[in-house]
Amino acid sequence: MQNRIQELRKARKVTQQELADALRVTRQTIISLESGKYNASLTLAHKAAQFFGITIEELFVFEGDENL
Amino acid sequence: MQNRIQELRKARKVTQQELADALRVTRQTIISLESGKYNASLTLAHKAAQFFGITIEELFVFEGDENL
DNA sequence: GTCATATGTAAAGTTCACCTTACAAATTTA
DNA sequence: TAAATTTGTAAGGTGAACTTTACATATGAC
Repeated sequence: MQNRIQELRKARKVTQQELADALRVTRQTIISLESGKYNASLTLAHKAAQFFGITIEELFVFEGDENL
Repeated sequence: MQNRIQELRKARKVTQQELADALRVTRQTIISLESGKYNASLTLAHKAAQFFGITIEELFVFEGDENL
């Protein structure tokens, strides 16, 4: 699943560390999310969406529908 | 985090097993979600929201904001 | 060219989302 | 009331989300 975290973070000139602090996770978690290494939990997805002022559906790309 | 899964499932007269099949998880997962034993993953949250024809934000209750 | 800041990578550990199996209890239906 | 369906509970297992620590590289300021 893709997400727009890096795109939105850079647009707002926020560092990975600042975002990590705001979402109360480690910088590693931000890096892994941005690089697509794994998916956010629902809780983290919600916090991130709130941080950027958009909905979860707007922040994450559920394209194609990964369910058969 | 609360959710409206049980409420919506019953309103549609869908069994736990039918919902589990539709979301491609086990009935145990549905039971655990409905009983608040744990939170859905983002992927499962999305599938469930799609199943009920609503958004993730409408299906899950992020009240109070579980982040300090 | 050095210092600070920002980003990336790697490894090992913890927690939890989800699974499998099995059985018990409640509810519906005949 | 017996049978079938639905729901609940319990226990142990796997993988992934997230952590901690450490180091390496890139970028920009001075």
